[in-house]
Amino acid sequence: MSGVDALRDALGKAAAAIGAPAGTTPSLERPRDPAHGDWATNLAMTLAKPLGRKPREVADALLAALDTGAAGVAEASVAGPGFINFRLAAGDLAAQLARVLEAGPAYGTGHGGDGKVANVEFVSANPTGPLHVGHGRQAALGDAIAALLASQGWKVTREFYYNDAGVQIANLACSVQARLRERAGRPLEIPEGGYHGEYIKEIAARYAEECPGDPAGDDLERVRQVAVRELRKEQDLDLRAFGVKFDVYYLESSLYTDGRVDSTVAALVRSGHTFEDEGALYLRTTGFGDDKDRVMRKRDGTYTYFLPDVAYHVTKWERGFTRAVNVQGADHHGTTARVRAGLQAMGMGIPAGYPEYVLHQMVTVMRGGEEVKISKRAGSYVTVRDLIDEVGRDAVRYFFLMRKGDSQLVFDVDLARSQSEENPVYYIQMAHARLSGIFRQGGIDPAGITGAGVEWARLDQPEERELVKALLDFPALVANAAEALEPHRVANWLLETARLVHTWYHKHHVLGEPEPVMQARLALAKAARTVLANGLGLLGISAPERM
RNA sequence: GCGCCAGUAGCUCAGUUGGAUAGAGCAACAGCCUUCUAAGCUGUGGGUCGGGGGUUCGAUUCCCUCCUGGCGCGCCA
Repeated sequence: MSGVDALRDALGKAAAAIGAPAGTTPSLERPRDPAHGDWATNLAMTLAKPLGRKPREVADALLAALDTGAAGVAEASVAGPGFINFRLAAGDLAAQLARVLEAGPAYGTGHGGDGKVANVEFVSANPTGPLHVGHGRQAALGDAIAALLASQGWKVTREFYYNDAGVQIANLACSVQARLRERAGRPLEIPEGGYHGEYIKEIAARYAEECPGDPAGDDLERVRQVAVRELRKEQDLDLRAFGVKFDVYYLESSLYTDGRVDSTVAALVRSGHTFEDEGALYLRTTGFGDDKDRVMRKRDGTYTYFLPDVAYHVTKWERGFTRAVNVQGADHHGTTARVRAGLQAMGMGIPAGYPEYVLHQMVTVMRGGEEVKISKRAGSYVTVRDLIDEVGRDAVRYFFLMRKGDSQLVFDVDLARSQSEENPVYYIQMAHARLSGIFRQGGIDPAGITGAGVEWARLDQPEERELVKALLDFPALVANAAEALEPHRVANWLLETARLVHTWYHKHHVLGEPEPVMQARLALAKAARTVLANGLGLLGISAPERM
């Protein structure tokens, strides 16, 4: 047992000794203000009521009963309304860095997932155009959430769902056909709801090249196939440029061809939760928390998108995913209730909260103090590719992850591309590069720094204590971020820790110090470098050796 | 009208799941380059946590209500 666990254990015994109810588990937290010590507990305040005594009185009693030796506490005091603050001996605190050095890349991983399988679905763009910035936010979020879950022991599948059936694809095919006819010398007539971007012309050119026998695109089905194929290829290139890899691409069209749509309808009808009205088939989703009943099959006999959505999520359950996380724009939030309702109506024993949704607010792109709304190729929106080309993959990832999904995101292109301390991703990577520079400069192989024989008590400077504590917080932070599905917590932690690194680096030297000090600081430098790299890795951002 | 999200320093945002005197970065101001990257560091000022009620030892956090902004409310996806 080490550090916090020993302290918690000793506190529990002290609580029992003064008559606390059985099962009392002391909570320990890091005080905001370092002057308050390394750890603090509100145990006395929570025990005040059951014991019928004043909080500070309880705190004094707890301290008297506490085996400070077993708890590894150098100093303890009662403060404020009844907090008990603890300070650990510098050596005891820093010695825990050995865990970082031992674990290396695995530092920060946990076991909450216990090998269970999870599915994270994100991006899921229709193959009707290049990816836009909203998809970019989803890509960054989804990939980081998948990494967070994986770090906690989940077996994660990253999945992309292509809506390659339905009205929008028909509009795409017609739009390309219109451009082909234009090429053939006829007047341009882009259909209602069609696509106007430059990329439609490129696809038309491609088709004309590939199918010289059909210059006007009269074979609409073939036009559709080529268009979908080209756009999927293009989106894949965008994702590759962003460094996102999917394990599964699931095609909506396959739900029709393998009969899953029909079998889902049949199952829902059999469940008794459907009814017909004016020729349309409804599912009574209001019975499962939705605010109105939903059409499954339209009067014209085709299905609404709602039905394949349900059929698709049934496959997730049947494929064994005990957990499914969907990352989507908040403009789709209306779908969450009905998809869940549809799954409940299936009566398959799927949990009511399945799937989980992570919804994110809109992204606006700013350049030179003005909002950027269009790209040349896509016409009506800014593409992910535009951003990646302009500011680089790492900056795009970080900027999409530094705000929680619930907040609207302003992407400041000027800031993202600046190579200065104002740019948070640069600042963090710089911290990693500087630590790497120490080893490079000293001709020291970091692999040789194992923590063995280090005199940890040498790390007694205030800046060192703060940095050590931040590094020790990392595993709990990652676990919490994974639990909450909130990667921005990692992004913020990285920025704060980078600041501590810069402060320490500036104030204290490593190379050229007396041997025991240098060894201890090298161990700290390596530990900090490791944890920064691990954190950046979770967000899909590189940790450069030099800038 | 209904639902979801947001409202915290001049600006952009955190706030460890209810804790102590509410934080960071920009911006402003004042400093710091013989030593591992000045692509950096140190310090100062700055607040009705949208308003008002409630819950309790204690609320930025939970509940109610109102105000403002965004997004939804389709036999589109």
